[in-house]
Amino acid sequence: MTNKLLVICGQTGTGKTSLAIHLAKKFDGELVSADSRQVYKGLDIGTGKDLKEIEKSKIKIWGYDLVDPKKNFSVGNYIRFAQKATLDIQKNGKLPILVGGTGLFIKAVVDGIPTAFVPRNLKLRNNLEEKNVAELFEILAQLDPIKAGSMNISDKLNPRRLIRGIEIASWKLEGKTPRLFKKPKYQLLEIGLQASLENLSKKIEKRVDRRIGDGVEAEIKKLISSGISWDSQSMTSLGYRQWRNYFEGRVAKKEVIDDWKKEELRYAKRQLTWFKKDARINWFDSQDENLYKSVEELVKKWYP
RNA sequence: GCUGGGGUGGCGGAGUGGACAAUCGCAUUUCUCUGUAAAAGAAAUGUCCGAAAGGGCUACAUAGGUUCGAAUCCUGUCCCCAGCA
Repeated sequence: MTNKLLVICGQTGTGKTSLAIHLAKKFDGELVSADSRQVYKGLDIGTGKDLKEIEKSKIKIWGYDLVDPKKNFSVGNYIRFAQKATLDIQKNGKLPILVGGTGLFIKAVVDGIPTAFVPRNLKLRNNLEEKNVAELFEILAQLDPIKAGSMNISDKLNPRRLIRGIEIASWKLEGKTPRLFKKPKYQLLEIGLQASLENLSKKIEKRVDRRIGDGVEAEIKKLISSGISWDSQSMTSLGYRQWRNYFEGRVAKKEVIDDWKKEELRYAKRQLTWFKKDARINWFDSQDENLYKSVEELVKKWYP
């Protein structure tokens, strides 16, 4: 049984899934989606699930439709899912291909997150909700001075991070025995896809238009009428939250679309900021004519 | 034409004699990241020198004026909006 894991990451709209499918065929692999939004059932068009392409290819993809869109989903949930999925694939003698644009999810699988087993504490979070960042920091500094001291300026002012920090610190103080953290042991090959800003913005524009043509509006209408709140985590997704003002009669559809395209491009930039820090990634230009061939060669050397 | 209100940075919009290169929001850029990550957060953003601290220069329609000092007061000009004709 192999312990190899092929990772395909990079910016949105660079054709990661298509490349992954291609490689899956060549190397007898299965895909594991590393996408924080495609885990939701019913969020199909807007999150860009490539259902048709996948069906046609007969390649199996794991990681779509894991939860109800009313539920929250976290990296912790993802780790559990992804570890099992990759293991199952490997046991079947196939190559797992982790493909997606959610940097934290990929990191979680590839490097692990030691504190990921600490569950969220809703009561605590509710109590802390009203506090300002200075107060939150003070609390954290009392509970775990080392953690507090190690935070950078940005994170010290980030309520979400501070609250999570407090959550972990108080969990430890409760004297529960932490699960032993085992760093994942994969033999990795990471492929990154990127595109020029100009190219990316064209692609994003086209893709958003296509999704609108495919009926995102109806998809969202259905989700809302089935009782999913605009405030739920799933609906904070790009291409979903933008519609709220439209459905509630505050803006025109054109504004929604423009906003969506703009946000999508900004997201792509943020993704690059994240992925560029991982030195293991072998970068390719998504426009490169010989992209598939070059990637194939690289994979072949690593997975003969 | 008359009367009243107004013209501020890429945009919206504060400021109404000194603490103003100008609150704030948006936008843009760069960045942070160990259970919300398509999330959340930070910094920079007139211009020039500087790594920074800091300093120079030019700016609040436009031209003058008053004043030690003007985005702020006065006058002319141009433009916009509302009411009346």
